[in-house]
Amino acid sequence: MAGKNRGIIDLSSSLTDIWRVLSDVEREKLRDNARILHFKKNDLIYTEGETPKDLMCLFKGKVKIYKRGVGSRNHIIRIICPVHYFGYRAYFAREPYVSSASAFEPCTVCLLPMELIEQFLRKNGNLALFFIQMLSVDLGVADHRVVSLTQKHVRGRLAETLLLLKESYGVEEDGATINIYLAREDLANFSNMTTSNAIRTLSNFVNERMIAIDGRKIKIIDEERLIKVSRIG
Amino acid sequence: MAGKNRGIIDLSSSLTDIWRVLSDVEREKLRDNARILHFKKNDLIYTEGETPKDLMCLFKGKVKIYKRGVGSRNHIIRIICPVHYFGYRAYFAREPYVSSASAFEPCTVCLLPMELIEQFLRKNGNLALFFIQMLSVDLGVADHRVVSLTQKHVRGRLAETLLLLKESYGVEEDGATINIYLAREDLANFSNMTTSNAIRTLSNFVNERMIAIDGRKIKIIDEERLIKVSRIG
DNA sequence: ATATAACTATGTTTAAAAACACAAATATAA
DNA sequence: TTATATTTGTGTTTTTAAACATAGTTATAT
Repeated sequence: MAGKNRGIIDLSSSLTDIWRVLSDVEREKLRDNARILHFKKNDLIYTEGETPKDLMCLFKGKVKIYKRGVGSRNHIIRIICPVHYFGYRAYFAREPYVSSASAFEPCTVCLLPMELIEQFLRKNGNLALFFIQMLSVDLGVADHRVVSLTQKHVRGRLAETLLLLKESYGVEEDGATINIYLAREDLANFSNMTTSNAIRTLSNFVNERMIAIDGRKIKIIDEERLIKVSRIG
Repeated sequence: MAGKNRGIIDLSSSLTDIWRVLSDVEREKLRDNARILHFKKNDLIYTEGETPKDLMCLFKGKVKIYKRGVGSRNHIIRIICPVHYFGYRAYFAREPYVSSASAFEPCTVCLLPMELIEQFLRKNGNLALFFIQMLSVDLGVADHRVVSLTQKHVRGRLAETLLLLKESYGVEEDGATINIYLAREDLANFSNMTTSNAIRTLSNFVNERMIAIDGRKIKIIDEERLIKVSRIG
């Protein structure tokens, strides 16, 4: 499931967001308690029902956070890319995990004990604000997604997802190809539709010259129109 | 839009959650800066695009938080009842409001300047944890709702909403009538369906003897079955 | 290298929910 | 009170997307 490692990675440069608000003592303590894990493609990082123990920071790779829904139909809540934190919400809510996380690609994850983090942020207002801000942004995104995913039609939902992926992962050197390669099924689970509909709608977008596809590579050709399709729903 | 008032209400007994984690100095300062506002039924408390300035605590009445969606179709994100806090997420995310709040019933709201709250929680770990925990719980709820509202069918969605309302607002002396009276339209906007479908499905539930309705009063008769309907979607 | 599994693609059918239309009941305001 | 607006209720039609079916393609593993 995962390999182990320590000390090779420079935490101060990888955990920048947290590192810069910590005192020297806190940094020392954190360094002593940090673990680095490696996950292979499709490895499960945590799953629904487990007890959250660590704050996770993704150093390398891509991670999907998803929930099992009706009839074991999965819904992807969000996708994490480096360097971002995940896995802490359930701990703070004093709940078991209600979602699962798995590696899209080979991943390097840094685990920091939540007990330690909580202990720090009780004394460290900047660290507290850091989490408050992350949670606040994520809650805003979640509220937005509910409306998009429930009210927009298939075309609007898929268009929004493509734009969101472009925004989150950026584009390759050509300035147009989205920097993440998802299976059609993942695209569907992220956009609240069946795989067939994702495939079909993607084909339509190609025919309408809004995008071009080459396997799992998606190139956005006419962003204006895609934005319009996303907006009108 | 709203009346003003001060000092008549005992903040210490109304703001309990926050009050108990504050120092005497903080309490004093907060008391000096707290404002009490009264809202009439259907009054707007804040709206999308405005700049968040205050933490709001609902002392009396009921408030709905909602977003304008596709084709000005509203989606109710959550409903607030006393004594709960709202209006702080956008401030922490450094965004304008992306939702609106309005009074379902005549409301009494206590406004506390967010600047002051932020200043406090930077020093006060317990206060910070209080917000972190609220945000974490709300984010969990939001993630759950996305899946329910997108994957469950109309019957399952409405059943879930009824159960949720019962859980949040409790029941009247008869032990079965839900303690909040919503228009069918609000019920629909909270359950992601059209008003017609809310009305129709409600009628079906009545015919199936799961609930009884008397105007806007909803009495849950067979909770077991309602739970089952909610679960199977 | 070949077999097997997983993914992509597309056409057809079926089911769900929205849209529409209208009537009745209730609430609100002049 | 009466007039007007809003809300509730129900039937019908249309649209949307899911479900199903099947084939071609690409990965993966042995």
